[in-house]
Amino acid sequence: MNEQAETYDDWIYDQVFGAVLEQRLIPGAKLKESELCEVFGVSRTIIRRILLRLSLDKVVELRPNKGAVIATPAAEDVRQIFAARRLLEIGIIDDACKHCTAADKQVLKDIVTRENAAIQSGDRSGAIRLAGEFHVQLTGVARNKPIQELLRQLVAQSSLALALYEAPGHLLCVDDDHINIVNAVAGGEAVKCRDLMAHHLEKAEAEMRLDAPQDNNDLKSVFAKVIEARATA
Amino acid sequence: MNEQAETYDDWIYDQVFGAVLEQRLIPGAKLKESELCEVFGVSRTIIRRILLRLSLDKVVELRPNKGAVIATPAAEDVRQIFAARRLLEIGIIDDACKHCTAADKQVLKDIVTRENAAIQSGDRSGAIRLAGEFHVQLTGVARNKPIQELLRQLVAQSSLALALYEAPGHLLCVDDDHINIVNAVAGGEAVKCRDLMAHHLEKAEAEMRLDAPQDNNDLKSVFAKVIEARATA
DNA sequence: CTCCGATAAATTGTATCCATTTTAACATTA
DNA sequence: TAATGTTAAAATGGATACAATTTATCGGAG
Repeated sequence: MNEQAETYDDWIYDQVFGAVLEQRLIPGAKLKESELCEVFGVSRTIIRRILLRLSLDKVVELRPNKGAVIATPAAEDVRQIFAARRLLEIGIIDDACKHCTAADKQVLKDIVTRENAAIQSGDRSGAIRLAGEFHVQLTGVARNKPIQELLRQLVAQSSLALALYEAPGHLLCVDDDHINIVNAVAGGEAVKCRDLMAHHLEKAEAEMRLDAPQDNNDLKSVFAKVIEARATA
Repeated sequence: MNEQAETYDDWIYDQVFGAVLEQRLIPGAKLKESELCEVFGVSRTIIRRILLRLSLDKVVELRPNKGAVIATPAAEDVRQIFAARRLLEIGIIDDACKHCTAADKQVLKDIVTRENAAIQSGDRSGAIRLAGEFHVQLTGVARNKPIQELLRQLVAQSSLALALYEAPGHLLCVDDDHINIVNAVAGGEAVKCRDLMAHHLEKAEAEMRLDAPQDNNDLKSVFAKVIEARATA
């Protein structure tokens, strides 16, 4: 995403955050402090600081006295995440069209190119990450840091949502949405661009099953229906 | 804002955050760790965690090795803050109209009542705080946590912006904007409400002087013009 | 007397230590 | 052998100790 030289602290943060984006860390995964200490060769002080930052991103959940796990957004959370994304990503398009430079266009096109390459080479992690990077970078064109920062978080949360609720049998397939959006933004076609984005986001949310309780680990909800049925019998 | 019983950790956070909202802590104010430790009777571990949270809210700035200060948003930051607020606060109005309950309406009306009381009793801190609380609470009616959380941060940043850039001689005066907005939301008049909100936010931003470099502490910009004049003479 | 540098105090950054809580292992018993 | 209570191991939460950096103080040179 923003891979310039920062402090080591930030670098570790990026590694964990990136692993979430690539779904190498999936919801429920335990983040044991001592293990992270070993992996990155720092003390728990540093790791705990990073876990706190990730928890404020709603990407990890800090359970008091029970350690940190990758967050498991509920279906309602996911609806709100996507509602927020629609609000932001459609809302910034006017400004994006206004501010889009040739350099911006090139960066976006490069991302789309790499994204399609990843899809065709079967690199699911790379494809997911680049798709997310596209949305964040596009939002950046509007030159509004608070909005871009929130979108950065929402994209990561979307990655978790996808891991939890993605409809089975969904395949990676190249479509032209992203490239069409780039061209519309660079061409200043705000109306068309908003329309493209709206449909694109709707499509993404529609690929998920937010009705069925996907809580695999919550025994209560897993067995709620049978218990209910037995009680009424 | 959300003053229910939480952990002591969160309570301290709320105290500092609240002091910013009330402009009892103004931009540039130093937050010495040891002092905060004494005030709240905890170790630096706790205080540093809180300072990190506040820095992610962009309410304090963490200067490496040089301590924490209340943030000083630049003029461009303030423009982005208000652009973001327009996007969010106008954007959520449809949903707010849809979800607004009688209880919501009552809470909002109470805030406005208290706000006007504060204004008339000359309680500037209280008035600023309640004005902010109004916007956050109104956003909450739309039932979108990520959006509300960002607005919470933006409102605090606006408080800092106001402290820095408010046009001199500006007085607290009761106006009907907030109560009109409540009525429009509760009445489901989305179009009217968006209009009211748009004007309200424009008015707020217009009360600030974002052109003049208000950087009192940045000697370079304070003396930039005279130096320039001398150089060309 | 002012300016400059050296030294001391204070402040921040990180690692480590201890207390508390949770989790796992084990043994006892019905 | 399954269940349960006990004990040991491990992990988290918080405070403290130590190192590195900054800031303040003081003394001398010009």
